[in-house]
Amino acid sequence: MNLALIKEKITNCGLKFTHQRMVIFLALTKSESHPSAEQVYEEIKGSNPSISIATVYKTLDSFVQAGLLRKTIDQNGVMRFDSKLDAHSHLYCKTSHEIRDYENEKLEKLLQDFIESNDFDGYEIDEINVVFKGHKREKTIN
Amino acid sequence: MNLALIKEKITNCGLKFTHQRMVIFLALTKSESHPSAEQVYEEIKGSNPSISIATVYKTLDSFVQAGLLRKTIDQNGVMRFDSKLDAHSHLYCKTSHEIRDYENEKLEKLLQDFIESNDFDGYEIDEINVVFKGHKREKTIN
DNA sequence: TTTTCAATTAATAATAATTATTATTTACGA
DNA sequence: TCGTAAATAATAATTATTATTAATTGAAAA
Repeated sequence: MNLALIKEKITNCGLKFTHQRMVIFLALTKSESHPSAEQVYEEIKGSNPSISIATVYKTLDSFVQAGLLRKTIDQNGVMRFDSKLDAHSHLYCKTSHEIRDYENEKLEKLLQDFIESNDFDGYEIDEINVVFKGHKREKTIN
Repeated sequence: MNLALIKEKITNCGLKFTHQRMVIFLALTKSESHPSAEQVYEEIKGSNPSISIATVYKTLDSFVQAGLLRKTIDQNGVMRFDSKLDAHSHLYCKTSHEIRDYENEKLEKLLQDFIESNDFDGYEIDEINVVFKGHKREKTIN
């Protein structure tokens, strides 16, 4: 993702383009591990020492409001941010607390069909969250 | 669920039987809404004014450790407790934050089959979490 | 039944993640 | 370039939860 495209994404949703927003958005798109606000802060503060942790929280939240990011909450109640917007599920490692995307078209289709063909007792479902939880297997040494 | 059975459940997993544990466990089995620790506390403190909120947290946690309850975390990062132990999914109302059980054997079978017949990139999956999120429909007035 | 003692509890302090406040700074249209 | 509303940095406040500790209690042993 190039800088011009990020600028476009930010301005297109009515947000002012700032250096902080650029840096934070970039950190998210580069990360594979669905970082927390704290982790984003740690990632960027080396090259942006004057940035405030409150700005990171605020910016991530405004990106979520604008639909540029998604937010989930992990086992420990910590907010985690996801730059992938299309329907997908997640893998969660109970040991490392790492969250990774799990992309499987068949599964998403299955779930979408399930929502459409079932009744949810007076609920209008607009989102489905699937998390596969477990442990990353140790790599066996041959 | 009668009191003798609750006592048995508590002692069977190596926990001392106390009045506080009885009351807290009872509150959970009676509730349909997957209450938070705070909500359990509010529920029981009328008839148990000397109970401490810390005891509620501690007790709920020891029940989870013992496998008598399950714990999830809601959209707001608040811990919610569930006395239903068999495989089931959840409905979450984004407006009221109510969590309700969603029981559908076909869905659980579908998911179990999916886990068994797919590879999870080095993850050993031992739990699957499905939450259908949306809004409870207003009841239409005729 | 009484004694004993580790487990449990109540009270409260501490912590961690997040949000609110506010004075200052900045992006951007006029 | 200027004016201004929006954004930021610094930090205080909040909220849910956990840790600490002294007092209490359940239940096993005497």
